[in-house]
Amino acid sequence: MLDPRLFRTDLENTAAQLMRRNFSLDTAAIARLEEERKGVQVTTQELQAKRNQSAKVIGQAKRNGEDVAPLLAAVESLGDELKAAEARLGEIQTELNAILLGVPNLLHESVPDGASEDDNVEVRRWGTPREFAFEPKDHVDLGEGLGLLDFDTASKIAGARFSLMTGPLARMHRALIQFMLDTHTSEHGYSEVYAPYLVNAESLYGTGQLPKFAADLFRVEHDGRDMYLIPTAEVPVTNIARDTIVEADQLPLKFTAHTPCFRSEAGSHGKDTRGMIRQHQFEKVEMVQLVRPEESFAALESLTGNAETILQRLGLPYRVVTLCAGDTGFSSTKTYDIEVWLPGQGKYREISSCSNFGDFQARRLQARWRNPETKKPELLHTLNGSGVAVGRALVAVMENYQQADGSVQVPEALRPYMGGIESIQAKG
RNA sequence: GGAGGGUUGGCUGAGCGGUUGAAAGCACCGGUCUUGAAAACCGGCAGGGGUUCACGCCCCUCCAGGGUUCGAAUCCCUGACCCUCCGCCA
Repeated sequence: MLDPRLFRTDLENTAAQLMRRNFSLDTAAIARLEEERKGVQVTTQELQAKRNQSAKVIGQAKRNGEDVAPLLAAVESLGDELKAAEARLGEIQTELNAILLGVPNLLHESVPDGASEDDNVEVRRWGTPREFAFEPKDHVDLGEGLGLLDFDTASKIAGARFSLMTGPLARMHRALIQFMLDTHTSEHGYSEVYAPYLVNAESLYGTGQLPKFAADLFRVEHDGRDMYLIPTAEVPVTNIARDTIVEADQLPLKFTAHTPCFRSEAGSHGKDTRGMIRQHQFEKVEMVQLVRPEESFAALESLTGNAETILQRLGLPYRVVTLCAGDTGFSSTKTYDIEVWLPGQGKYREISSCSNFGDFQARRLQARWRNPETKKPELLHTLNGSGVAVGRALVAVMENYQQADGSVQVPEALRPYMGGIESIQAKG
């Protein structure tokens, strides 16, 4: 959520900045509501002050044993007037708040202009895509050829957009998770978190998935209340800081968590219908940082670097792109996507997304820190990034490490997690 | 699932329906003292909002939402969460 003060003091400039995202702010409506809010709020507060005064006087009189009947008569109509004013003020505030909740974050000045992913700007590349002496297969052919990946059975069990892995392939999937968690905790200074996979609506408002993106979520009813399967670990982990004030010496807070992620939107676009690139359920290792405001852009660089380390250790070629204005997520001020090379598709595909949210999430979350200079609680800055998407990492390993006979070599970094085996061979 | 108890400021914890936005303690900040530190003593210290050039003044907030009342942290209703005991359970 943006600072509501922007609506009061810097409306036109805010609207202009939002146009970079192609988001048009109804400044006329907001100005009108703000104007009315001001008047009604002043009236309301005057009535409240009057009520407090009268109550005090009456209390005093009563204690002195005086007759309070005339005093009571004098305030008779006050209650109704006040109630009406409070009700109207509430309506206006609800309306303004609804608008505010739908407004995306302001972009950092370094974010390039552009409308779609075609306008994203490449920042750097790492590694060189391998030359194949044979026609490289994609992960579906490889996995099914090995007899370890089975989409038909998955769809029997659950439906489209789910996958079933068995044997050493399932183990490699698990190995990737362990490898990533170990790297982030022992080398990058993150503390490991195990968090709920079902969350309440408040948490989703906090990180910005609600109210705007309800359709992307799996909703579960429990005891007559709605709960949601997390679409990313960002939700439970960032919400650790909701409604808290962190002492300055505790910062930065760096968390990493492995969780499954559930997304109902996957599949509705007809994209990536083949394979496990886009699934309703997938695993992710996530990094979350809560930092002092002045440090958040430096933190974005290091967090992105932490994700890159994973790909480097796995020997997977990738590139980093800065998302353009039109492609940057709702809550983000700036996002880097890391795209891994997939020989089966002959292109780079997103495997991690690292964002700085500034104070946008923190304001919704009321996640604050005590600034020693001002002695006041101030909003934190929040960041997160995938470190990295596990299913896609598995796809990348399979495709990049495939052999002519359809087997898959195990990257060095994963061997300790796989009982030392060097390759995954066809079953039987 | 059953029966009780609870939710107050950064933390602990008082709080008769009427100067209680809230005692006290801790923590924190400043000062006195000290060569320095500790201790002791003195003082300060919730958050959000409105208005003001500013000093200030005012409003809201004691889990949330309703209600009673001239007046609610305090009474009533509903809900959430936490704790204890019993039952069940991986």
